[in-house]
Amino acid sequence: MAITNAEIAKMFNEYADLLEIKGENPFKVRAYRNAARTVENIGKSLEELVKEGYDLTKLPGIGTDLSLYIKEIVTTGKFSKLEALKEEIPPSLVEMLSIEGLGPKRIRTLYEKLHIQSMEDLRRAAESGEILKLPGFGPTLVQKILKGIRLLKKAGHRFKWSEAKEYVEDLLGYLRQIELTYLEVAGSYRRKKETVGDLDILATAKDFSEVIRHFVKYPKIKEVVSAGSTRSTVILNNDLQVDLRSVEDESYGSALHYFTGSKDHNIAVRKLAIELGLKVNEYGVFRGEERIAGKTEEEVYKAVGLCYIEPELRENRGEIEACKAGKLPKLVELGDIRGDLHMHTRYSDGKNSIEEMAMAAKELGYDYIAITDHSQRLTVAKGLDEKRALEEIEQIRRIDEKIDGITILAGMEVDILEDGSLDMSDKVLSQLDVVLVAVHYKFNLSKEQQTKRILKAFENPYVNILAHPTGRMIGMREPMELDMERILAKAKEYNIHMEINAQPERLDLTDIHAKMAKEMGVKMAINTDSHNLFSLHYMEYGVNQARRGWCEKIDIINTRSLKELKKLLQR
DNA sequence: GCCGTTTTCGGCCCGACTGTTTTCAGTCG
Repeated sequence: MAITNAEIAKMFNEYADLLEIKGENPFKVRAYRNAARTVENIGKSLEELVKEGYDLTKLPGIGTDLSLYIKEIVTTGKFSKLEALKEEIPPSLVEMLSIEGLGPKRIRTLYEKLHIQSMEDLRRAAESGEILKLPGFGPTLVQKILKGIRLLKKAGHRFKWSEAKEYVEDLLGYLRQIELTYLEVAGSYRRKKETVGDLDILATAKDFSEVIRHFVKYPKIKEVVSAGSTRSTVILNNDLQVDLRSVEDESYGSALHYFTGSKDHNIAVRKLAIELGLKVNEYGVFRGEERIAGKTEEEVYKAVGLCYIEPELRENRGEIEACKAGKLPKLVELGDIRGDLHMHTRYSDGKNSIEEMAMAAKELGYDYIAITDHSQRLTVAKGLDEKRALEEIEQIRRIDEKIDGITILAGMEVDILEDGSLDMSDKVLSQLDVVLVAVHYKFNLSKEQQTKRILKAFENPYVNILAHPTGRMIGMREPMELDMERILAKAKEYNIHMEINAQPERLDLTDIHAKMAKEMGVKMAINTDSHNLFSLHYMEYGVNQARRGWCEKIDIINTRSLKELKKLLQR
């Protein structure tokens, strides 16, 4: 049974949680969390690496012990130290960490003094007043715990970046009603992460207490959690948490850097600072008492010997080393995109006509689009059989002739059948300008079978792009199990491109896989997979993901002129 | 538990806010 990196990371994180409740050395706890982070980000399957005999201690944060544990997990599927610790500390306590106000220390106290082991125990002890008798537990905290228990089922919800954007725009509009010097959303939103857990907003103003007073009166607030002199936290009606913070103007850059994160990136930057005898915090870069930088982010980076690093890269995935080596990518931008190579029309499950899609794309300033309706197996989507496919190709050619200012390419999104064969004859494929292939059913094949299925599809000489490669849907469907490295290697060999699907719940390839593709020399296409003309603007989300994956203009085929694109579509 | 041309031992990022205290621990980001 194959074990994924995500599963290994989860074990390390759970182990760290239990260690923390146990009261272990906090640095040991951190070591496990760092290792979990490395495991999540590595891209390559640890199982494969172990099989190849790769020296795991070469990975950051993995030393002799953790490399042995990884080997154990990969070969046995179990982490014996975790199993043992679960015997000692009830794993149900971990769940309580997600209650606001309860951390490892208090949970430990509750367990040791009152033998509380379950949510139900906790609720009973809170209601009976038993908890009140414990030192350090007052009435406010008890109320907070009770509320936390009620909210728990909603906890952990993350908002898609596209959703968060709508709330951000409304809230920023409201905040701008009063005079501000600076206003910017930091956090994972600024890093363009595919989902965001909360919003971190940074603002400066002459009178910040007035900003806080205004902020907590925002009409869409459900609850004001805290309101101090420099920061305030509220929960919106939709359960999105928003933190508003402020600093003096001369600290704006360091505060923006600090609140943008990621945490791992910040820690790495602080370590650099320490090596230089400096201290970095949200107020600036300090040598002793003296502030030597802080007004802008550029200043902060410069003070620690780095160049400016784009927010999308700040995940401690090598950006600091790349910067030192002068090898930071110049990230692709929305304005670089010259066409969209994946969209549907009424021929299959789209809502608009070929002509309507083309006109809308022309409005966006594109040079070309590809119409890529579904093939017949996807009956729910009115997939095309050979006859209708030929009919649509003819239509596309006719409309392309008629419309000036944009080229309409004839394409198709062809299903990859279970055995890896394609759901359309070569006769039709040979007439298309661009052929996308995709998996739409049987997502749960074994890793080996699924990988072979896709590699088999690559054998067909007409295939150009693998659409939404893993099939994942954020919060709804897990990615298929795939040997991405083998797929990318084959794609490179055959001149097949990977899609970065821009649908906000797909964003597939992920950032990590996009970076891996780039490193392996595989090119990508950022496509909206639009089913109506309004979703053509999803391109922004795809570009965000590509930027997080370190992609430059050159890595993305639909930044090319039509002529160059056509060359890249030759097998 | 990890890491290292200042170190194989002794470090490991840093500060705000809250609630419970009477000077601070715990939590959070």
